[in-house]
Amino acid sequence: MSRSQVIDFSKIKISCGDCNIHELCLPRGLELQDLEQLEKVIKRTHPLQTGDYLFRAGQEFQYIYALRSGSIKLNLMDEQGNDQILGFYFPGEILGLDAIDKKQHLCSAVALETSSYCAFSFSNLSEICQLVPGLQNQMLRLMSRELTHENELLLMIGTKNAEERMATFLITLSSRFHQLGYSAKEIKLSMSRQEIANYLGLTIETVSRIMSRFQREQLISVNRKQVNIKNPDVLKHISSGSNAGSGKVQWYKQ
Amino acid sequence: MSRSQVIDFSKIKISCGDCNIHELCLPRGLELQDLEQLEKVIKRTHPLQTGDYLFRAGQEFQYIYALRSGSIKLNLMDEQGNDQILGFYFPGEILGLDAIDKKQHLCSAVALETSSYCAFSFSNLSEICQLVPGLQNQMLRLMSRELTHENELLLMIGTKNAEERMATFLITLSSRFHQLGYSAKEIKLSMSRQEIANYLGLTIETVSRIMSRFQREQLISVNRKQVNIKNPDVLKHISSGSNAGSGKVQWYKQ
DNA sequence: CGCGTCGTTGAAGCCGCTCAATAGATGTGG
DNA sequence: CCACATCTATTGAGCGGCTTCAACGACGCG
Repeated sequence: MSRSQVIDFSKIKISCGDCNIHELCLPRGLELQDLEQLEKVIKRTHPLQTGDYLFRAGQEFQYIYALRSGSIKLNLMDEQGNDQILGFYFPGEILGLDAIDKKQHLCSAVALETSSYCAFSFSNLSEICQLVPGLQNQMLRLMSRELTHENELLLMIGTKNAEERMATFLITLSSRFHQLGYSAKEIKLSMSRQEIANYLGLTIETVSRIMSRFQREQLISVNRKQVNIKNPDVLKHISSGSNAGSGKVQWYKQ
Repeated sequence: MSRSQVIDFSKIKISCGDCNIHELCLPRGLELQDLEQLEKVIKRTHPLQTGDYLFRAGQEFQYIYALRSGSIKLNLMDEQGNDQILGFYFPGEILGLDAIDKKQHLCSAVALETSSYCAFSFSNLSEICQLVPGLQNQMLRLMSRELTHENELLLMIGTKNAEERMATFLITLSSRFHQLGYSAKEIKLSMSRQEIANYLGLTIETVSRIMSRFQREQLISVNRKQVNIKNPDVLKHISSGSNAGSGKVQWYKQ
């Protein structure tokens, strides 16, 4: 029992029941005795610092990760070095599910700020799923939700213009923050303009210009990474594409 | 035992073991006795005709579908009627997995030609997963693969230009056909130009122009929906983006 | 044959990218 | 504490790839 400044994370008692994001996370809906099963396979870890990798593309797949605090970006790179950010992750969300098939991570996950997480051994998890129907269903639901998110991202990038994407991004972020118990109006971005641009399939200049325009039009106020949503209704209107009668792309309506 | 011309599909004995796409499909890797479990929950059906819906957005989620023959497009529509094709599906591939979370289909699946399929009751399937570890793992793998496909699509649309997308589309199609035992060189497209364009985030005119250009450059020969790959190597080269030294977008390389 | 659908091709315009310069923030060392 | 370097973000000017608009051709079907 030393008073060492270094916390020994392997000694910390892990309990999903006490976790404040319990209702958002993997154990959602599990019974108490099932929870204990789950807690047995959690690996203790140090928190990540900004820029640290949760996992890298190419690494062997071993764990599924539940984010407890902070934020993480997931990105995919091809042989030419083209890099695409696939999503930003916040507390309660699960990372690593796409590696199940190839037993190897194809994406990389990088901390955007100091972030803590739980790691679940996948092989153990999949054994427990065999015993706990609720957990199996939760796993399937989580993967299904992941699919839904990507579907919506594809729909956005395929059909919306730059202004609509930017508005959608802000509104979605606001709503996710709200669900986590933070303010829906005052948002602290943990990602850079470059990362926003990449995620939305735009350039950093376009993102910057549109944010400036939104500010001129009193929809938001921006100060570096601090964004205040001043007119969510108009933003939602823009994000839905309803305001464009002119240059709007009329993609393939049947 | 009538000689009725109408086949009664409910009487047909279903056996995954005899199915010719058995090794590509849901039962892949299952033991014989486990297969029997699986076969019990297959719903018998009539084949779909071109334009028929396998399922529609909004419908209650009840079945997971395995395509046996033909091809199907999956698309997602937003409130404004913007429509995005998320993927084209061929024999052995599974549809409907993204509906698990919301217990409701968010996408629609439409037959591009006469297509037959198997329908598995999801609630029964998920019970069997509890008993058959191999099936549970196969389900997870399938969803993971689906995620991987969407990731790659996002990477393509986010980083590649029109020519590269078109080349990637043709090469990918060729490879999938080859895996199914068809010719990798002579491809019969079941989707329209409009559907290709939508899928790739382009317009029909751009798709048409690029296919004409590819034909002029002797990379393919096109006759309506019949496409012959004449120079796969150069196509692969284009699809990887290696040929562009000029106007190539240099997205956010770190 | 007339009609509708689908696909091709041309010309022109626009949205978002590229290039470039500047400002602001952060960090470092003397 | 300030000069300097570095990195991120902003803003402007110009260009280009893809879209838009339009006309035409090819094919299938009644």
